[in-house]
Amino acid sequence: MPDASRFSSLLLDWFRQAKRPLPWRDGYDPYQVWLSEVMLQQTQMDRAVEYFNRFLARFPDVHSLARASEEEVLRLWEGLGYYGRARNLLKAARAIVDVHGGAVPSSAAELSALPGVGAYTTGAVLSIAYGQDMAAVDANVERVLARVFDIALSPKAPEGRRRFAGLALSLIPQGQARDFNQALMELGALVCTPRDPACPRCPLASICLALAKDTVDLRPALPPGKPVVPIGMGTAVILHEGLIYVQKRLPGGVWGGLWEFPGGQIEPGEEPEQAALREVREETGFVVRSLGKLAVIKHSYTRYRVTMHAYLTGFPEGAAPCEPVLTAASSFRWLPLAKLEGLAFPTAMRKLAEAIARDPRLA
DNA sequence: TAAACGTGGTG
DNA sequence: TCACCAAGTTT
Repeated sequence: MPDASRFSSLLLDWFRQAKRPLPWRDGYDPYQVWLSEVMLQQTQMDRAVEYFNRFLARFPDVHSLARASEEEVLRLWEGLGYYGRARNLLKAARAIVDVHGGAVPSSAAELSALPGVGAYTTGAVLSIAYGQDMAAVDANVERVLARVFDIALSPKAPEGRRRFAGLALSLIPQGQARDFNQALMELGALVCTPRDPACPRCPLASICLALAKDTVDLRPALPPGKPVVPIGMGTAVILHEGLIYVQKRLPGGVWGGLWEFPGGQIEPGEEPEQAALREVREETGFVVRSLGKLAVIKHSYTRYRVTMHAYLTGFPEGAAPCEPVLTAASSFRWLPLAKLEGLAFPTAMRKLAEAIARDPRLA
């Protein structure tokens, strides 16, 4: 069994020369550390840094964030995905200001009570921002530990979770969790990667059990993948007197709180165009007719592969839109093309908005 | 507890 | 091309 002090000294020596210069790494301001950790959830470093810088420029501290509207936060978050993170971030910022006097909590109980802050983020903020000796076990840490200690247990199973958390905590050198936790994640991201790990230049190669036993590719144990589901969707861009109809999705579920053009899944035996018109009727009560195809947009999210067929639609000659009866949205707007820029859209809808802008029928 | 929740990069 | 994957949390 690799020795804990050997493990940490090899790792920390490596980290001193390999650590990337990240914006929140000068000063480790708790607000910045918290923000970065939420953005990094299931997100790659380069992307998170880009959004972090834009976010921090607009919301330099927790007070400015707490005062923001959800609309604006979602617009800044657009493209980053998992929008529940953005909605929870705003709720948490308001709780930090209203309940904690503007200071990011420094206790596990208070921190993990904030929306969007789970076990990992609690440990990450306490160790990285406040220097407390807490473990922060993410997928990088699981992978590094599974290999160095050649652990066959799945990190996703309850028993595995306990094992990895206990091991991670036991390895922290007194008072050095800030660097140690970051070093472990950095190693997982840069060297001990999921595929083709760079074992020859790994600082832990000399003590890595999986490397010695040639089980590196078997660690960590992965759960079986789930089947990919293809989905066809019909979507309608409703045009009336130069204005375009958009609606705001309900708070929960996919793309909660983001704006969209009405539409939905194509039923068996149905043409995409019929689906678009039917969905408009179901979601708004509007009876519209098609003015022709606008775009076909492919995108994927989680395990779904969506092909979205978008149509330009309008009201029959002489008919005017009534007040919509919303069944899939919390609000709606009629906007000129130029105003779509300011709304938070899911990526597929943003692509459609861009396709509209290029369409000669609207230009 | 397992499923839902986004998106872009990668080999 | 396409399955896999990323500094997870919530319900």
